[in-house]
Formats: sequence, structure tokens, C-alpha cells
Amino acid sequence: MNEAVVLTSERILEVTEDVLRRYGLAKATVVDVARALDVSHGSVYRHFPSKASLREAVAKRWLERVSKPLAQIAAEPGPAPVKLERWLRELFDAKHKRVCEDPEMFATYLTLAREACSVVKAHKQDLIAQVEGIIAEGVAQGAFDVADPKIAAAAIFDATRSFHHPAHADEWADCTCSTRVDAVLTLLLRGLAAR
Amino acid sequence: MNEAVVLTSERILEVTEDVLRRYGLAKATVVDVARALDVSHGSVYRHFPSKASLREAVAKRWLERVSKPLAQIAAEPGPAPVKLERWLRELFDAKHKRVCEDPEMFATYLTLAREACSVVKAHKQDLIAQVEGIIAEGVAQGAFDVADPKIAAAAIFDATRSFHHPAHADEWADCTCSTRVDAVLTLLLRGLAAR
DNA sequence: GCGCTGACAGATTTCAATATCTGTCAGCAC
DNA sequence: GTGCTGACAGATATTGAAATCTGTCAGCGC
Repeated sequence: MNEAVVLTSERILEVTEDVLRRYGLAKATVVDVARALDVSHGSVYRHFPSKASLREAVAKRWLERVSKPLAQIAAEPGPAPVKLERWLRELFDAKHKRVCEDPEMFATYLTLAREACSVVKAHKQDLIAQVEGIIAEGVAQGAFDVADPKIAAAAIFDATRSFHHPAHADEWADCTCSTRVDAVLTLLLRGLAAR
Repeated sequence: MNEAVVLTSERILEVTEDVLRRYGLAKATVVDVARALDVSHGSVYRHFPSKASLREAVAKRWLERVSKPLAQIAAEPGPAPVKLERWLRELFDAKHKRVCEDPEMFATYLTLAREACSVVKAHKQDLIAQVEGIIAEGVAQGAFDVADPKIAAAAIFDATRSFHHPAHADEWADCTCSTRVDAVLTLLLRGLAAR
């Protein structure tokens, strides 16, 4: 009758994150995860066909925690330029906070993401689609002058890589970073604006 | 009388590049370099105080080969917007060509650059200063409307990272890359333009 | 004297033996 | 039947001894 002992994929993922936090990415094994769940490691393989797929699922959960709050901003009403700026700043803040508050876990997730590149690609497509939505809205409002919102969205994503791509995380602590964000956002919003 | 046997820092650097190409970064040793030069390894230490400083010097040479042709473009006369676009495209082309033509050597130089981060910082400052010059010129010509050319130059550099930072090199082969470069350049030039 | 050599100490890397892990599956318990 | 276990084979990681490398310097040859 004890519901807690039911082994679900969700529970495995939660415990796997704990194990990764405790042991680190390099040392965490499927056996460790099984031990933390108090089951045999064979049981874990009943829910995930391989260690790689388990890690991929952890990466996916992590990326979803980034994209959900952004989707909410994208769905709100209001002027597109303000919304785009808010959306981008939220994206940067989410990333910067994660790396500042728990750098080790950030490094762990980063490596997981490198391995699960198809998951990352889907995440990127999701984010770009959200930006595309905001830009199309801006065009409809007469605020933006853009030939192709899809291409413009990809350009916005490319042009802000310095502030959201983990390869540049070591610069995010830099005190000039906020000024640099402001400068790029100003430039990009001017570039999109109807005149 | 044979000038070829004179041991100069320059000659050591040339031979070191050969050795790196032949053996790879991980396996190339100071002893290998000395053997290629037909001297004892102690002689190499007469010109470079450590293996790290030798590697740093190799990285510096490589970066200078990137920045010199750009400085030439920056020094030419002409309308700033055209020049800025040419300068940026030359920067991207230089990087993209290097990674396409000799990916192994690119990886080698990339690792060297990571180690010699002070050299890379100076290189970055150099490039940003060149952009600043072009932007200031554009302001003087009435083509650009920019509050602070220094900040704008840093913003242009940040906003084009996707196309010149080696962390994104794996995307440079992508067939959509040229479209993406066009989209970002259009956006940025519109953002700088006086209206 | 000047520049190079080569032996050396300590640090680092390699390699092979050993231990641990991944993924499977026959069989047990319910 | 359903879901879990634990022994197993092959793959991967760890370890410590041996080999190699880095950086120094006394001394040799010109």
C-alpha cells in the first residue's frame, strides 16, 4: 500500500539528479542510482534502455525547466519590443543564476547536454520558435519591420549567444557583463524596429 | 658560415608548428622540437623559459596571422558601413577557412589559445579596437548613430560570437550558416545606422 | 667568455594488471 | 503473468610501477 516504493521514471530521474549532485557526473553509476532507490540496477534498465538514455532524460528535464517560464512570457499580451527584451533578459538571468548558484551542477548539466545533442537541438528550436512568435506579433503591431520572422528569430538567437550559450559562462561573472547585455539588446531592438 | 644553423626564436617557432602538426598537441614534447632543430633541448630553454611560454608564443603567432589582414581592412578609406561588413565577413571567413581546411590544427591552436588566455584577451582587445575605429569613422561620416563607439564595438563583437568564437566552430559547416551570417549582419547594421 | 651539451631530480605520462561497471537474461516471488 | 533480482560476459575505469618528460646547471669546446 506504500505508494512511495512504486518505481516510476519520474522518481528515477529525481533520484538520479540527487546522485549526480552527490557523486559528480564522472563517478555516478547506474548502480549508485539503483542503490539510492533501494532496487537492483536491473530495475532501472526496465525504465531506461541505457545509461545514455537516462542521462538524456535528465538533460531534457533540466532544459524544460529553462524553457517553461519563457513560454509563459511569450504567451502574455503586450507590446512586442518590451516583451522581447523581457524574454531575453529572463533567458540570460536563468542561465546566469544557474551558473553562479551551483557551478558544479551547471558543469554537470552542460556535459549531459553535450552528449544529448538531439535534445539540445529540439530545445533550441523551441526557444527560437518562441522568439519567432514574439517577432511576428511585433510585425502585426507595426513595431517591427522584418522580412521573415523565422530568420529574424534565428538572428536574435545567434546575436545573443554570448549571454546564453554555456561556452561563454566564464564571462558571465564579469562586472562589465550587464553593460554588454544592455548594449547588445539596444542594438538588436533598434535593428528590428520599424522607422 | 652556414646561417641556417643559427638558432633564433623565430626558427624555433616555425619548427614547433611543424612538430605540432606532425605529432599532435598532446604528444609533442620539447625534446621533439629540439630533435627537429638538431640541438639539445637545453638550447630551446635558452630562448623560451618554459614549455608553456613556447606554446604561448605559437598561439600569439597564430592570432597575429588573423588580425593583420583585418587591420589592413580597417585602415582602408571608404564608407564605414561597407567597411564594417567587409571586416566582419573577412573575420568569419578567416576562421571558417582555418577550421575547414585543417580541423586538427585548428583544434591544436584552440587548445593553445585556451592555455594562453592573456594572449587571447589582448587579441580580443585588438580586434574590438579595430571595430571601434571603424564605428567612430561611421559616426563622423554621419552614417552611424551611436552614443559610445567603444561600447558599440564590444556589442558588435559580442553579437557576432556565433560566427567567430571557436566554441561554435561545429556549426560553421552547416549549410544554413551563410544565411544566418547575412541575417545577423543586416540586423546589426540596421541597429547602428543613423535614420 | 660564450653558447651548447647532456646528466640529473622531480614531475608527469604510459601501460598492463586489476577492479568496477554496463547491459542481459534466466529464474524467483507474488 | 508481472515485475524484480542477481549472476554473468564484455566493456570501461582505476591503480601503481616503469618509462618519459621538464627544467636546471656544471662543465666542455670553440
